[in-house]
Amino acid sequence: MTETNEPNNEQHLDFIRQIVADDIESGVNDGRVHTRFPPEPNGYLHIGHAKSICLNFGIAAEFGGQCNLRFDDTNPCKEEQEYVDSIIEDIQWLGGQWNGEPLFASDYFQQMYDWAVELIKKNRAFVCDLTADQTRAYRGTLKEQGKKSPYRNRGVDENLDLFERMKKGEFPDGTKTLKAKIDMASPNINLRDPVMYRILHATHHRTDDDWCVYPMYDWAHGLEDSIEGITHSICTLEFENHRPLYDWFLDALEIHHPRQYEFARLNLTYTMMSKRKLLQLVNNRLVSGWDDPRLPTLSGLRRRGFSPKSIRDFCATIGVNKFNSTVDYALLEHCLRKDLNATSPRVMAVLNPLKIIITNFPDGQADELDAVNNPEDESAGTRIVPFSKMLYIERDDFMEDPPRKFFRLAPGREVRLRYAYFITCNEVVKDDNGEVVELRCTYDPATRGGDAPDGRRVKATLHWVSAEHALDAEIRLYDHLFTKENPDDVEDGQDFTANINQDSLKVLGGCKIEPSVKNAESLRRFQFERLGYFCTDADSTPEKLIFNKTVGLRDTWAKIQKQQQNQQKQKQQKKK
RNA sequence: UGGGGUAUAGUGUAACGGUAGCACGACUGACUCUGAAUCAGUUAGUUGGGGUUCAAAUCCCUGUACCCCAGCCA
Repeated sequence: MTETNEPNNEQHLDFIRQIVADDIESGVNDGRVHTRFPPEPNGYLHIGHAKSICLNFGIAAEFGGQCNLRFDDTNPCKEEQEYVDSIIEDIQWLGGQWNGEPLFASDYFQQMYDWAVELIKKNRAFVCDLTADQTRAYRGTLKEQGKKSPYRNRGVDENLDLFERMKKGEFPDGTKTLKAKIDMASPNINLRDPVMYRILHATHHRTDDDWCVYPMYDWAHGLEDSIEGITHSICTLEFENHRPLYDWFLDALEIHHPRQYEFARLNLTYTMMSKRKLLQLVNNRLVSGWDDPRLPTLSGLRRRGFSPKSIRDFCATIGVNKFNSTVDYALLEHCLRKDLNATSPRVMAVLNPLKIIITNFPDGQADELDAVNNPEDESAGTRIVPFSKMLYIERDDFMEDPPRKFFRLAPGREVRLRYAYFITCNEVVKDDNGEVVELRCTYDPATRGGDAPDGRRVKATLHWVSAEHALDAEIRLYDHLFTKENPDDVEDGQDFTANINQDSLKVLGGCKIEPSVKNAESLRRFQFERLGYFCTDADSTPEKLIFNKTVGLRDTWAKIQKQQQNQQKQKQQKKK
């Protein structure tokens, strides 16, 4: 978890790491560091969780401590085993190494119950018969204090009896709760006699029907941390208001008292991180599933072709703070490209094939050329790519009437085919519609390998494949799932789905790829030269190759094209 | 006058009373068998107003803006 950002004395520590470092120095917890990552298994992990994972596992690794993986499974209505499994898989993929086995809050239900009984005996908790609506009314508002429940002064014995019968399932859902007896006049609403247990006749994914009462987050979470000997309990900003309650319970029980610290959750442009909304996208089939490559879920990013290292690097780069911010998606892409550039084998693939005939190349013959696998990594070696009379190049790499600054192929122009030969376009063949269907070119045999012995130069190098040898493939191109930087920026009456980008997925058939990728396993990453980074999709097979575009290469020509288009528009507007 | 938080280039972050720096983005240029990568450069900032100090992003006072809280969710 630390490989991308080894902390050292020179390096800046974020405010949480600073606290940890200070605690170690002053001997708090005997210098012990123990964090935890506590997901609720009610959805898939996303890149926002990655920030928390990198923080919690990272701190443990950097300071010689431990980090627990603990499922906060206190609400049986929303939680499922499928989510537990996916969360474990995603953390492992990211590189998080937890202490021992995965832990479950549900394993502590008995201990929590016993502690609740203890609070009742201390007259600091009571069974309340108010309904949910009544409880809300009694709670007061942000500006007005609440009223005490009429059940607040029940005797200890009666409370003990009722609580036990709640547990046994004698009362219907919603008829009774166990509440902490704190302060109905507190300006912090969380302290106005908060509910500790609710009655839920629900089947839990691990404890089955053992329990009819389930602990609330505020009651449960500190206890879980305490039981596990957590030292630093790190959570997101919205729990700041809950910290006094976290502390109140642990103080009341006089048990090990971890300290809670809050940091700002991650926001990313063009992305939506709410679990509820992600669930909505999945359930309403607006995406193909939790692992849709357009989603910010870890499973989606994995399928898209992201490397774990790039995500870790991203998390280290964005830092940790207490104020809300929205990170530019371009920064994520930068971290992605940085890693993929260093590690991805290069390969040639043509997305929109345009046929070329090398008129002076002998019929029925093939040449074999050496190509470098990764110029950033000499140890990656070389491979052979076949060349023959009929080739495909990218349609975008030819223009019959090229504008200024276009230095790819055009009639009469000479370019290089990467690792192969210089070719010159002599003839443009069109169909009845005037569409270019074929180019007839000549090659210079003296330029084999890509260099001209006479020292002459070309302005462009194109990728290509041999028609006879190329593999067919389906290629899926992705764009942002949302058209707006902030998907929640909508007109009145609309929700975020109004901002879904209808062009976020384009499926290209009939793409052509060099034969070396034939047996590429699932999720294998490549750079398609001059195009971008791609990986084999989970559904790809040697019989039907499918690639996902992870991210494009930076594209200066595309920028120039845009500028030229804008200039033309401006000229036209001036004429009008 | 409910409470709790937070404000540094377009974006994300450093500077812990002593030269406001880094990264991303954008823009130049060099190099190039990927219009990639790499390299060099340009651009642009302390929420407003007072105060303390030789010196303030940092300390004090006072405005402003934004975020969170009224689930028997987490």
